[in-house]
This record gives sequence, structure tokens and C-alpha cells, in this order.
Amino acid sequence: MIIGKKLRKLREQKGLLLRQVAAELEVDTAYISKMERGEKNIKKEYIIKLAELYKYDKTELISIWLADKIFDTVKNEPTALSAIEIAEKHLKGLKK
Amino acid sequence: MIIGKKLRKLREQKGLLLRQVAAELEVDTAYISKMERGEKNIKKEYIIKLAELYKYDKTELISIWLADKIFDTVKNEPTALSAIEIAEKHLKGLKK
DNA sequence: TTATATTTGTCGTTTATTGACAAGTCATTA
DNA sequence: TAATGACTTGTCAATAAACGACAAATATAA
Repeated sequence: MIIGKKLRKLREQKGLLLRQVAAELEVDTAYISKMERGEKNIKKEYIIKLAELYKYDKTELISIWLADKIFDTVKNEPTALSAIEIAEKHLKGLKK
Repeated sequence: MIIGKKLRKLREQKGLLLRQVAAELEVDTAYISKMERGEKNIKKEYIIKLAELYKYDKTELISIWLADKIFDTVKNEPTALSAIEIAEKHLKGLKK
């Protein structure tokens, strides 16, 4: 729910209502609510639109969104941390 | 495909055939082949069975399997590394 | 109450995953 | 050159999961 918290904060900072954001993304109000509370995954397309709407750095928002997905896949796993380290090493190793 | 490579290596070290492993997991031979080549995700249940079959440390194999899933979700993403770092921090922060 | 913002539950539709089956390739051996 | 054995590839029905709308429920305030 890392990204959800962030999105809620951004929306409130802009003083926007769920309804307004929903209209912008052309989805239901309830849907935005669920996104912000981590009840639904958010597709990248929406993240990009939200970054624009909130005038927030797109790359950073995507990072947070991705981090959230990672967190989702490892939470509840005892080996979460070591898995992350392995993935990180592997990723760096692929740098060429 | 981190976990696939590992599984293939383990299987070969034990001198087992796909057919034999498939019988053990009660699935199709082709299915094992696809698992080892990263064409299918592997469910945790199978990883545990394979760790037993190959007499390999279960926790470590699960770590690799998890790392593979992480890798899958971040590969192709320019912000992969920073996302991993955010997720890691977040995870450590939850250690309480 | 009435009105507005948000949350929750339900649900049909779409999309993705599962794992079997059949057919394919590639070596090796008879 | 067959024939056999190990592995791979393509297809597909069955199943499961995700999407996102709608309606109803809460909550807070005027």
C-alpha cells in the first residue's frame, strides 16, 4: 500500500475529490478509492495520468508504484529480504 | 529465469530426467521443461517438493524463486533499481 | 434532515494461468 | 535408415484472477 498512501497524499495536497480524479481517469469514484487504499492494483497507465494530474515527477511515482508491486510479491514471505538482495544482484549483473 | 536455471542445474546434478521429476510432481513432462526454461511460473508448492526431491535447502530455493518473481516484475522497467531500494527500505522499516 | 465525500459489497465481463495432449526437434543407437 | 529416448513447442479447454461498474452503506457536516 505504499503507492496508495502516496496517491492519497498527493490528491489531498491538490485539494481534489475522488470524483474529480475519477472523471479525469474516466473510471468510477469507488475505483479510485480502492486504488488509494490498496484494494486494487493500479495499472501503469493510470499512474502516468495521475503523475500528470498531480504534477508530480513521473519517474518517481513509477518507482513507488513498482516498489509497491515488489512489496506485494514478497510480503508474508520469510525470505523477502534475501530474495530482494538476490534480485538486486541479478539486476546489477545484467547491466551489460 | 533465475529459478529455472537453478532447477535445471539441480536436476542434472542429480542425474534425473524430466520424466522422473514430472512423475514426482504428478505433472506433465512438458510442464517441467517449461518451468526450467522460465516459460511458466512455478507455484511455491512445487518449489518445496523440488527442494525435497533434490535435497536442496528449502529456504534458499524459495529465496531464489522469490527473487525470480521480483525480477519478473521489474525487468523492462527503467526504474527497477530504485524501486527495489524503496521496497527494501520499506520492508526493513516494517521490521518494527 | 439533507447533502456531499468516501467506502464497501456484489457482480458480469474480460484477461491471464494452469497443465494436459499431441506433435515436433535433436541426438544417439541398432 | 529406422527407431528410440530426452526434451521442446504449439494448442487448447478449464479454471482462476483482475477489471471496473453499479448500488448501497457510512461518515461528516450544514
